[in-house]
Amino acid sequence: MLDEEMYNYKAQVIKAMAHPSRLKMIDALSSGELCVCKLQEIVGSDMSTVSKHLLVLRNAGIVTSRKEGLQVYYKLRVPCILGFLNCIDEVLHEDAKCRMAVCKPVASR
Amino acid sequence: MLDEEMYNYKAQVIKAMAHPSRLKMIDALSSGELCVCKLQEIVGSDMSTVSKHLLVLRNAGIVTSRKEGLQVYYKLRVPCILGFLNCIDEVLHEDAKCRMAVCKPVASR
DNA sequence: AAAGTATTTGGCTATAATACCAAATAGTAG
DNA sequence: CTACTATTTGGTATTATAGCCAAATACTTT
Repeated sequence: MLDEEMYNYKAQVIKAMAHPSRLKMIDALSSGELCVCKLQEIVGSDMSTVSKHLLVLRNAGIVTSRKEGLQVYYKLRVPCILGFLNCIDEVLHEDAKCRMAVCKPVASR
Repeated sequence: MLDEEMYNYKAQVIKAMAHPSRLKMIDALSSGELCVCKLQEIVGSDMSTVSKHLLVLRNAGIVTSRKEGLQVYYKLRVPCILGFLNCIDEVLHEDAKCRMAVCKPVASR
């Protein structure tokens, strides 16, 4: 795989995670598979919106789905994603320390 | 911190990484700090574009910068980011296996 | 077959991200 | 102070993303 291409793929996977609702779903899925209806309950948006978020995650290779009767169940395909989220915690934590020392806040966009 | 708010912050940090050029810069910075001019050389876009990408990374708390003479040096603030990238490799790897078994490709957007 | 439920898809609008150019800023050297 | 270099900022056109509604699909139950 070309280097250039690899960065594009990786960015695509990461971008798929880069949304509060999708993160919330990933978190929820960390303890096992869930149906779309349950995920909707968790994130609280319109069903169609939730479905589109799930499509993004699936296209990125982060989740897989299976149908059972009327319901569709999604689950994480690559568990290491979760370890990553801990790292993000560390970024936020570093930032909290830094804010106390009067540095640049994370939200200063 | 509110749960809602936390997911927003995390998504912001992740979104900051979700771009091929920014990933490339993070990778380059894994072995130590670099000046903007060097980073531009690596990603190959316009200097102003590179500068704006670096601003995104800085605002997200992923890098810090220091000025030395005319040049500005950037470095990673939270090294665990790198471990995460290995996980993304795993996503791609899973996907490669899956493609051989005729599943959904990662790039099918 | 008809009605009902869970999910996906299409279409639209609003908002945000990206990339480039030109101009501004900050520091250095003559 | 002037010219020069590295970097940032402002402006703008283009493209991508998000969320909502309505309609379509897929299954189940009656």
